[in-house]
Amino acid sequence: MHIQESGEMYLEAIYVLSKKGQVRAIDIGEYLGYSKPSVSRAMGLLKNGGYVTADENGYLSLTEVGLEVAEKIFERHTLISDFLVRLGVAEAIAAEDACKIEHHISDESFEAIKNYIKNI
Amino acid sequence: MHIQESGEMYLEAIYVLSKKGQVRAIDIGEYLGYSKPSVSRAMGLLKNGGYVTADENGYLSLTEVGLEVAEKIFERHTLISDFLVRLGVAEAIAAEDACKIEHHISDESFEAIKNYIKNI
DNA sequence: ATAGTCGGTTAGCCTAGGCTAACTGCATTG
DNA sequence: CAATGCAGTTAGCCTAGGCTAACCGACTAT
Repeated sequence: MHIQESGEMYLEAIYVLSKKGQVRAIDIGEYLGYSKPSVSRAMGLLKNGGYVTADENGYLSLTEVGLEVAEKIFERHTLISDFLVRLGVAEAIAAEDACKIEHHISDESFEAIKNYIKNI
Repeated sequence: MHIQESGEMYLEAIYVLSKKGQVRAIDIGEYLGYSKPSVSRAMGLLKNGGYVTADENGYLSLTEVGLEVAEKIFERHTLISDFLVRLGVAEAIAAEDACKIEHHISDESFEAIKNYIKNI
């Protein structure tokens, strides 16, 4: 199973929400603005793909692989967002753009931006 | 009709190919790596939306609105690509990334990058 | 104990946007 | 003049990924 853009979003959401406590499917729906069934199906696919597990109470966790993906995307998100802010873009817009770009940028370009920021 | 990401790609393709002569649907398919029916349907939608016209021989042209969109996307493409190259990314990868990012970046972020490049 | 609420799932719909197969119409060519 | 080839279209399939409606099972509160 190859992870798609929407899968990355869900994993990132779980990752972010996990920092503040236990995560249920409904929390993800709320966070991303998606309906319950959409989240339910996505979780099914992600569990199936070995990215997510749920305990007997429905609390969700990332597997090692899932965590890897989530961290990668999250790092992209924060770095791209910071980068745009540094170029003068408003926080909210930078975050919004980062949210889309994070799924499309290559490792090479990401590393290049990372490097650029480091050398300022 | 609100133009989607794929619509932007088609318009950009017509724009680019127009510089080298007349453009037929089949040329677009070749250029983008899409099948004839995919292009045919897309052209139908774009004609319908007032972005594209075709003459009696099937040669395609952008309308004023279509040209506007195409120019905007093309400018994004070249600038983002150049920008990534400037950061040390290989040409081919920069072009590939630009191709995806160009459809997702906001005007604000784009202007910020444009500005950044100008002031080097 | 019965009723409501809440979280999750199932079924099924819709759009975007690819695809192949097959048809049409024109134009060239043996 | 028939056959071939090419461009475009039509019909219909498929996946991704949203959605609503409706149902289930567990807790809670009257």
